[in-house]
Amino acid sequence: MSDPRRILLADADQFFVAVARLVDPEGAGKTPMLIVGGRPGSRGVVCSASYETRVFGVRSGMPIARALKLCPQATSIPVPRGACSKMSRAIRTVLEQFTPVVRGASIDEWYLDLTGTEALYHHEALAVTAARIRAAVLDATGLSVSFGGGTNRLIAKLAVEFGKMKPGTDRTGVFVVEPGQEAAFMKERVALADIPGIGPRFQQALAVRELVSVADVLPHDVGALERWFGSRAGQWLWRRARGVGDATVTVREPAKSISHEDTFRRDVSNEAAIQREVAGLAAKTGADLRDHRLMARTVTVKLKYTDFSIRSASRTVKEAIESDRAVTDLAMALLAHLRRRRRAPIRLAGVGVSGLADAADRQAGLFDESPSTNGGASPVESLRDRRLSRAVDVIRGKFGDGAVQRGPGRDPAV
DNA sequence: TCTGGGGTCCTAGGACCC
DNA sequence: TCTGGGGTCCTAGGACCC
Repeated sequence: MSDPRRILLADADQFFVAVARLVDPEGAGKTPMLIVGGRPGSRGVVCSASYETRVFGVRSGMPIARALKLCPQATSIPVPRGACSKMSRAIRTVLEQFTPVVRGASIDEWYLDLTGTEALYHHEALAVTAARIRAAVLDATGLSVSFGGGTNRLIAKLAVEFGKMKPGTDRTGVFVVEPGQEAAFMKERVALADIPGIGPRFQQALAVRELVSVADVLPHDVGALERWFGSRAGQWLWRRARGVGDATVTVREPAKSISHEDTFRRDVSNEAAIQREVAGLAAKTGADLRDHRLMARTVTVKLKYTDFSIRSASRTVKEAIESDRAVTDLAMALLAHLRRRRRAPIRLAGVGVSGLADAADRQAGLFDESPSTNGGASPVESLRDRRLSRAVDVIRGKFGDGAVQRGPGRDPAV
């Protein structure tokens, strides 16, 4: 049996609120009742809300309109995106000074593997190391980060909730579950809904069997859980309830998809308006693709209707593409297909690309410049298309995004 | 004053190939 | 003439996370 792993989860406290206050100390910094999320006038939700507003029942994920109804004296501001990315990178840089094995789980969460650093940190307890990392991040960035620790990622993730400092508690910002205590921790302190991967739908299915806490699941053998929830989910639940989780922390894997979507201020039924929107999203997605030096084989268009139902259509081509022309043409064809299937007002449109490959891997001769067969009339990208997109990128880089516009069915105005 | 945007992963069926 | 599976790729839909 090898030594237990030493996994930490670092979670930035009230990240969006904290960053907003940091970048605007006179405004957001002096507003106790602060809600961050959404654009003014848009149909947005709360990304992060200050403790003072939570007293009124404001929660992240809640429509901003509802949050302001619950707490009318609150101020709502959009997410300071640029500052958040910058602060996220700054926190990561500090974390990497303590271990090279840091994996970003989201903009405000990182897993750290400190296995093998025992001698380096004088065999001190994991909680002590975590407290030192916490102090270093606070000192370098001005942001408070809480730590959960344990022998795997599941335990570290669940532990952090017990570390977070809240008004009226004596918490320190660090909570570590000692090796061997995983099962007891799960049984005594964890609700099934807290386990990552158990969302609203799974909770419903669990509730039908009167399973709410981890302790409710423990008496049932794996066979019963498999019968109730399917073989995969049953086995998964049996293991999770006992605190068994993945203990590997790997550095970030390359992105698998890139997408953009937009919710309209009001539902839209005008076909030309929908086409303009999808063309714009396709261009944005194409620009991101090239920005990351990637190419894509699959394009997906997604529409969300007034009733929140979602329809999507995707198309995979033989040779990876990167130009606005190719991405946009495929997206417009997919949109036409979706609108033929269901012509009703939509509240959201989205365009995404997947099947990503490194553009640097393109080798002379590997890609045929002549039109090839992707099922007949499909658009295949030419060298000219790629050059044009890159030229447009350069102009936009110099003069801003509005410098070059492309309308549906028209040639790019360059 | 209803319900974002950027992702990941899983499932299931059909096509196609060996 | 009848009867196979397994593996992979693609598409559509859906659950879930922050």
